[in-house]
Amino acid sequence: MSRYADLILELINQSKEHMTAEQLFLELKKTEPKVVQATVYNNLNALYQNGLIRKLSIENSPDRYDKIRKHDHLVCRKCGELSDINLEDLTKNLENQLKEEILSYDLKVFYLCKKCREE
Amino acid sequence: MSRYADLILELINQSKEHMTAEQLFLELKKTEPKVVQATVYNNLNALYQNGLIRKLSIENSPDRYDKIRKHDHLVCRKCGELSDINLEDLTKNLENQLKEEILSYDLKVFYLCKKCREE
DNA sequence: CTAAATGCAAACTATTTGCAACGAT
DNA sequence: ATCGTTGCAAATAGTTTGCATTTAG
Repeated sequence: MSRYADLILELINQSKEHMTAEQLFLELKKTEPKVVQATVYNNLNALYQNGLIRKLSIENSPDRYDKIRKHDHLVCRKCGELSDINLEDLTKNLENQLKEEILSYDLKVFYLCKKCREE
Repeated sequence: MSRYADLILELINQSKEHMTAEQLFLELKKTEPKVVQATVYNNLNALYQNGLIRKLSIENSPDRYDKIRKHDHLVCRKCGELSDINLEDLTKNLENQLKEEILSYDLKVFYLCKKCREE
């Protein structure tokens, strides 16, 4: 595991946010002023392909990176605000329904956050 | 609803595929040779914002468009093959767990398709 | 000494935007 | 005449790639 990969992984694991490549780049640059975007992207891809981080594709916004530990996401349909939620695990349930072994699943729940509901 | 919006909506509703903007553009061009990509994108956005179609963001591939009727997706983690599945509806369950009203949810189940498992 | 990781710039893909022309009320 | 829709070209955002240089084992 390379120096930057290490730091990036740590940033993702420490953070409560779901950061974009750009945000991670800016964050990393604070302590590593020489780093460039491409390196961040390359490391993110490596981490993703090695199953060390999750990648979240959200409509109309750049990909976000997240820790691997299983949890689900609550997304405001209007402002796009994204937060973590812990719902009961569906793996067994899904496997029963599908009669297939599954690797993982990704559950996004859309709602209107308080702010957007009030407008 | 504009002429093209209409045709695009029909294409999406008729098709069993989950087409990208590019594929829809090519398909539409068969009968409407003058249409350009930007128009397709603009119409897709309008349809999406009016809640007439779904938009699927998949890691490492362009967005795909889908009919609105509720169903879930099975995605091969390796080759990216995407198919529809009908799982039991989780809305009530999720609302109970979250104690929040939800608008919808998006469930992607990752697995290895037969082809990829055999390699 | 060698291989892997990095910096840099350029390329590429997906998508959006500004604007002029067109078409249907 | 007016307003929304289209075609076109250029712009932009996000991401990837090729290659020369640096770094670590």
